Amino acid sequence: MNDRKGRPAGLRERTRRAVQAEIVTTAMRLFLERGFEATTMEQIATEIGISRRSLFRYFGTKEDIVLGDHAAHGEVLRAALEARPANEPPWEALRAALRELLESLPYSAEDFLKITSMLHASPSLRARQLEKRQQWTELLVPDIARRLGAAEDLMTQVRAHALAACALACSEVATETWVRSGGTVDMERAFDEAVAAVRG
Amino acid sequence: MNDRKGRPAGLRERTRRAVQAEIVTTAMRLFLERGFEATTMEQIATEIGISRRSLFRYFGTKEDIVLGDHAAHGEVLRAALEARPANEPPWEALRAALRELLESLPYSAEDFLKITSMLHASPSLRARQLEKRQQWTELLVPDIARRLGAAEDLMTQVRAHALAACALACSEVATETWVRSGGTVDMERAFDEAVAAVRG
DNA sequence: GCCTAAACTGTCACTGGGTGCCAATACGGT
DNA sequence: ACCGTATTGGCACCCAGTGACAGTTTAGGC
Repeated sequence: MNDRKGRPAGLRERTRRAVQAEIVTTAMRLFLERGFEATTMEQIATEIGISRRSLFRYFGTKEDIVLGDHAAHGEVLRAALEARPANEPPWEALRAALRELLESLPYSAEDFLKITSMLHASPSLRARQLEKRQQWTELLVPDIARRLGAAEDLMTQVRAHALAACALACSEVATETWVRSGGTVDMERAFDEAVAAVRG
Repeated sequence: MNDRKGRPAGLRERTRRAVQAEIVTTAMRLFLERGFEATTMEQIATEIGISRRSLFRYFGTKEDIVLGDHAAHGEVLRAALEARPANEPPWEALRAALRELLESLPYSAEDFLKITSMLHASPSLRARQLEKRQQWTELLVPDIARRLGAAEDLMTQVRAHALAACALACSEVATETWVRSGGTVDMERAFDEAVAAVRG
């Protein structure tokens, strides 16, 4: 067990990261060029110069090459939410956290548009994405429950779940609108509009 | 074109329905016995006495055997929503429509529990289900937009989308809670609690 | 009742994602 | 330099899904 914390942590780990990054870069290029379904794992592997088998060792599924970061993004969102003042009401905190997540994304508006379009074009990809997003909900529940009050009641859990799920739903609606408009509408404004409509 | 409405409408159609029903029954039994992933299309086909290829002609994907009714249920929901008084506010109408959908389902509480558990156990199945549910949102948007007022503004679309998505999210939270409790908690009460939390 | 077009069926061959296994090799720490 | 351990590639395999073809059944006009 190598416990030297923080350090490069070995060449092995570093090369692994490097290969992982190259896979994502290359695969994304191919996906955007030819489409997700039309690109085979074989082609990606050949392009990089590794075997198909090894490629599957880096990414268990084809979808994970695209959605691999999603889990990490969920963590960012959770951290951002927890960093918010404890007495801030749920909707405010969620809005702020979502904003932070959006700002943390390394994509340009152009890339983001292309990727999202691809997500909508491939059913399997879209399905997996929705599944990952569902998992985000679970991540946020503990913090929201804390904001809702003391009792660890079952109904508090329900309330927290609902708030998390609806915030993500509103975020998705805003993103979707932004994408469909080709990036012209103000995403944040769309989000606020969505929330306002839901809250009545 | 045979337009004798309501009638048996030909032997062909009748046998097709019968086979379809038998597939669902048999497949569901196997799924619940051995699990979704562990059951192959080959096994289902053999059990019924048809070829694998024909099975795929009835259901394009394995998931469709389980989720085939989902599209139809979306239609039921849309119809129920449109049948509500035009001046009824969105949340009320959505609640009533969801209630009608639930009552229209032919499953016993016991079956419903088993099926939902299976949905959670298989990632691919869950992913597809979320995708279908997403499509429900689109179905509901036109009616909700009409309830929201005259303007066919882009922001009205956003509001309608948000309302539909959040209502379905709350419904899911309520169902999920009900399932996790083993069917003991009152689903409708959970739904109301979820909505109340979201609306603040 | 018969005949023809359309629909349905099974068989076969094929693609592509994903996995288990094994032998060869490259690496890290001592 | 050496030894244990990851990592790799290659192979064989499973399973979902699709296209093509030929044989069979059905609907519906005559």
